Amino acid sequence: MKKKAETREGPIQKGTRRRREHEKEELRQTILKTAGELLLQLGYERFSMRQLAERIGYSATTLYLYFRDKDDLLFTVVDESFTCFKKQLTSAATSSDDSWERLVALSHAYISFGLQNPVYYQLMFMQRADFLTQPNADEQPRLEMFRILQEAVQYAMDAGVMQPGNVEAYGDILWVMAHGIVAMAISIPTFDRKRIQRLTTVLGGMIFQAFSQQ
Amino acid sequence: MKKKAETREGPIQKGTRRRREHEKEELRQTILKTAGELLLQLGYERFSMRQLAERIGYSATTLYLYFRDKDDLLFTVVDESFTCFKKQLTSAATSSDDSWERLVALSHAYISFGLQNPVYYQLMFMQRADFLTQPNADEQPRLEMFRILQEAVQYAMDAGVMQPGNVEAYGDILWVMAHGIVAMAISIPTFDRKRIQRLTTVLGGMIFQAFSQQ
Amino acid sequence: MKKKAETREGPIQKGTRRRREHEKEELRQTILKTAGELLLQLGYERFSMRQLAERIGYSATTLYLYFRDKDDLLFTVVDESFTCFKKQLTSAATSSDDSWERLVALSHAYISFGLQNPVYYQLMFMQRADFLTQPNADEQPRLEMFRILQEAVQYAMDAGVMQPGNVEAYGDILWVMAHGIVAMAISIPTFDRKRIQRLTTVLGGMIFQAFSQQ
Amino acid sequence: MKKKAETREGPIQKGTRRRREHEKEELRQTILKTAGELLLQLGYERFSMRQLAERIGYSATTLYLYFRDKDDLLFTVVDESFTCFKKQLTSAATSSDDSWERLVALSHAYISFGLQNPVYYQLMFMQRADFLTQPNADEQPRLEMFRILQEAVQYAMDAGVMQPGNVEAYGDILWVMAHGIVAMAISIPTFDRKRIQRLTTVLGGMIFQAFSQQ
DNA sequence: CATGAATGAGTGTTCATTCAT
DNA sequence: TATGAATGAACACTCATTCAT
Repeated sequence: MKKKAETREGPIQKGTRRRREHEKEELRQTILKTAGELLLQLGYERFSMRQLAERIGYSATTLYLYFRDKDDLLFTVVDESFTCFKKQLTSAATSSDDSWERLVALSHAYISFGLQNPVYYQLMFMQRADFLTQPNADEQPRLEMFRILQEAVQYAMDAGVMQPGNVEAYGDILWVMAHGIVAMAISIPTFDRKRIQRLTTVLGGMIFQAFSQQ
Repeated sequence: MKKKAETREGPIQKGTRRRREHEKEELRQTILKTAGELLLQLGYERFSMRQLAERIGYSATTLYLYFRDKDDLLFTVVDESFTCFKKQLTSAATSSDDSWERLVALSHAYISFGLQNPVYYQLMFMQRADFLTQPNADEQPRLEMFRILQEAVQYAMDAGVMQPGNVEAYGDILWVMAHGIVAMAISIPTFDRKRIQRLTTVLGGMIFQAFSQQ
Repeated sequence: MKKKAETREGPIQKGTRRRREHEKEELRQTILKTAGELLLQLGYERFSMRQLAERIGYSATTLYLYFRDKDDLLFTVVDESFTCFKKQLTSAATSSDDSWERLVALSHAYISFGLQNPVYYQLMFMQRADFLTQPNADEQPRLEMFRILQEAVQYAMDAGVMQPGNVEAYGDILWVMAHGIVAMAISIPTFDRKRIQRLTTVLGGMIFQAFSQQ
Repeated sequence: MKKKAETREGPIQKGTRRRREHEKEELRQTILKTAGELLLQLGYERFSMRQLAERIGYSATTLYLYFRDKDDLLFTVVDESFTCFKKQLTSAATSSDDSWERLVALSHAYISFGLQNPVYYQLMFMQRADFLTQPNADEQPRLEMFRILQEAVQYAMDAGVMQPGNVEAYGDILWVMAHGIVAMAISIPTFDRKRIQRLTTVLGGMIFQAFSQQ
């Protein structure tokens, strides 16, 4: 019924294969996207393969054609989050030539990502922090991306805006602060936006003074 | 002190009862302790009542003689942790009359507790942060204890060591930093003691400067 | 402390024993009464020994000093219900010298009991109908009590109000109808009082005609 | 009739699929049938999914591939019973043009069903009477089917065989009697076939007289 | 008389995963 | 490629009951 008249096989097969790969990739993306939605709705602890399968309208078995197991799928989700996170940080890190503004933008980008994607942030840095040390698709340990912070610090030191010193430690400080803010916003119910706003305002001034101290 | 042999019957029955209560309390503590171990080994998500029961060598049913349900048990674990945590913070908060040293001691106590009890700290502030808003045995919201930080800040301001300003914001800053450090130490494998040491050293200096700024 | 000065032991012991037996009987009655309440609240299926024990403020073990097991307790509850039921039927059966009125009173008493004590009625005749064939405290099969019906029928026949015939069958008919009404009132949600009222009115007339047929 | 060999591939796949569906339906029926047996043996209250699974030789999980949960399974049992019951009643209601015979046939069918399927009857009208108000597959409240009774009554009235009157009340009377007989046959051990036979014979005469009274 | 401690058996249900097709 | 069928293992929790004291 569906057999079209085909004479030359070569190119058509190629096309077919390409189409198939395309479709395959498409479904893979659908799975990932839906997994993300489900994670948002149910949270990490309630997220289940069966529900995911049901939601995309495929059998549960099919998921295992695209991902080795649940962890593999989650890892990929986390990986995409990291890609997105890194992109936002990179973008912020190049948003200004002024080194201080760059640091501010970076911090802001970090915290914004966390506040806007608490579920993913939790997955990335809290619930599945074990993924952090596994190399991602590019065979790069994911933590490598935090060199961005250090580079911004270095840039500020080079510009004389920040007093020279231990670059790594300064990077860590920024990181710790940003993580602390996000983590508390996620966990502590009373830590609302207003409180964070107040905190960051004061903190920004402090850091500015501390960093620019000559 | 306890006046033995008041009447003929008294001591024996009393002793027996006391011993029983002691044994009961002992088993209760064993459960809690073992729960801590199991949480450490399996992580919060895999922790189960059955495994806990098996590990202490009692039937699963027995656990329910000591705790209403799983949440009750976990709540108790968290509650005890909070009691301990509060004690350590309070102790640190009164360790010195010098307001700066007091702040340092407080921060140090906070971070130390987190580093030494990562499992409990996680439970308290990350995995079961929902317990935070439930009143504890003293009917006090648990977050109340962080007034200690604010009081230390206020003390420093009163002493003129810290420039006057928003007490709550400053308290939050200390809290966020401490939490950030602990949370990262827990989650990020590469965040080892040496790195934390380096970080806190630099951070301490920074804060000192920032706070004492006139 | 509590030892009163007692010289003559005999009579006092007797008194003590009697008092003890009295207390024992009292607790037994408390258990039964509370069991009844609990049954009313939870229904037969959810009724549990533990909850009963907790409600009367005694340990679960204590229940087993008064009743062999759960079935024994329930049997006793049912037995009391039967006693009560029988009393009401007997009372109705002797309420009038007019044989027709007697039958009406009997039917009414039966149905009233069922509608007012649905939980017990269910237990007696539906959920634990297996108790029916076990002899009660008087070693009488419980079903014996339904001779009351037959006697009323016989009485009506003797009086010439009812045409002579199979006494047992007529008794059964009354019984079946009463049971049918109660059972449906209990089970069928739409079978409300109004509907029963309408039904019994028509039915009463029919039976009267059928019975008094010359 | 079903046109074999439409194309080369079709029949094989179709056949396979059909066979599978057949097997699936078969297992489903096995589950339902075995559930009935188990209900018979253990009674409704002791009936458990696990035992059912074991009895059919499948894992407990498998049951949940065929039924959402325990209630869904039981509901299906009840639903099928209702379908069967309704069919038998409908069949009886159309078995004769004579209105009296029709009523007799209906009553007989009702009682026969109850006596032959006590387990299902109990489930339908006693233990899970809560299902009665839930719409079945046809979205019809199940109690709707008892219009059959009323229609037969109406038919008899129209034919002048029965004196005109409250159709609903007369329908209810028939229903209550039939239910009373079945319920007692189920619950009361001494209520055997012979006794029911005797009862119905007398009752039939009575009703005939009562109904046909002019 | 009464109890505190304890338990084995059981419940319904969900999960990630696999195997044959 | 996709799936339908199936499963073992686990979960939290409740029950009636017993034993030593």
